[in-house]
Amino acid sequence: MKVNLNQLKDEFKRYLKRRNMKITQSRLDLIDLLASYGRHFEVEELVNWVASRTDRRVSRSTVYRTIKLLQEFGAIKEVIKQNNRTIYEFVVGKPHHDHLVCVECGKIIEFVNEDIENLQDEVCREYDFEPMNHRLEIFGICSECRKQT
Amino acid sequence: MKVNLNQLKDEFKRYLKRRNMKITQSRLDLIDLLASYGRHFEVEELVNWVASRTDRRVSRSTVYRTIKLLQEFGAIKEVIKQNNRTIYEFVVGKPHHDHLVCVECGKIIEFVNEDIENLQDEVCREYDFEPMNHRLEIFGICSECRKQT
DNA sequence: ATGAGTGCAAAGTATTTGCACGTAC
DNA sequence: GTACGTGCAAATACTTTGCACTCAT
Repeated sequence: MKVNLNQLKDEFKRYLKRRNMKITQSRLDLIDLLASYGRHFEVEELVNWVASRTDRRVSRSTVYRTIKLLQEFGAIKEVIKQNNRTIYEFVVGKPHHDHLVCVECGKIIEFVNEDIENLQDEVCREYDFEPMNHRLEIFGICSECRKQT
Repeated sequence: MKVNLNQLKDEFKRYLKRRNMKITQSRLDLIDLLASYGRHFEVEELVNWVASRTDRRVSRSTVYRTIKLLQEFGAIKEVIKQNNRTIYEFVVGKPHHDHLVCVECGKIIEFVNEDIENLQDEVCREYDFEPMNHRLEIFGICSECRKQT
């Protein structure tokens, strides 16, 4: 699934306008960089990668602030919370999915299951609960790791 | 569902023996206290509660260390990871369940859904992934909070 | 021109760890 | 008696924040 980056950035600009926030180079850079990163990431990783990729310096603070902003905008999500690490994902143009996480090698496998989604909605209706987002993490051991006992 | 505390503590003692660990007063106290606490908890909360409940002092370090141990033993689980908070639950004698978390008031609603569990197992088989545990958190707004708009 | 954004260093949180002492075995 | 457990304070890791300066509007 290919994302139209320009369209995305336009939406982001409109989003910023609506909130009376400024369209800054750092914010646009980060959305570009995230779109091209194409993997799950942690903040530290992103800070370093951004430093290596661009001449422009983007401080750790700005990365944290922009990550929060992009989460509200809906472009990225916290997908895994393991120990004290938080792993994010750029979700634009991807259908909703959940994750299998290998506790041995750290591999992350994405899966889509409509039935699970539907059942969740059903549960929410039952409790008159309005869902905003959810996170399903299945921790276990992947096939490769099981082989090399 | 009533837990047989003595049986649980015996199992825990055997578990410790097997791992060549010592059966200490702090460890037994904590399992007692957790069993009687009966709510979701955070570490800080537990530390304070333990201090108010017993004459015996149990240090924050020991609480952290014992929580980790009891997780391995299987008596408690990290059920919610939100922002930088970790919420635990004493799970002995409770069937597996997942959680709805109100982002407005913090209320936690537990639900059991066998179908979701089965579908998860199916997904794992499909990816030849051996699940050890999982966590499904649905964040949203509860009915009370929606009423008082 | 004005106020929001940024970078930096400092402050917060949550959790872990080194070490001297205590206790289970 | 020996080794593991505990308490304390310090260290670590992650994230947020105050402030002076910069930049978008």
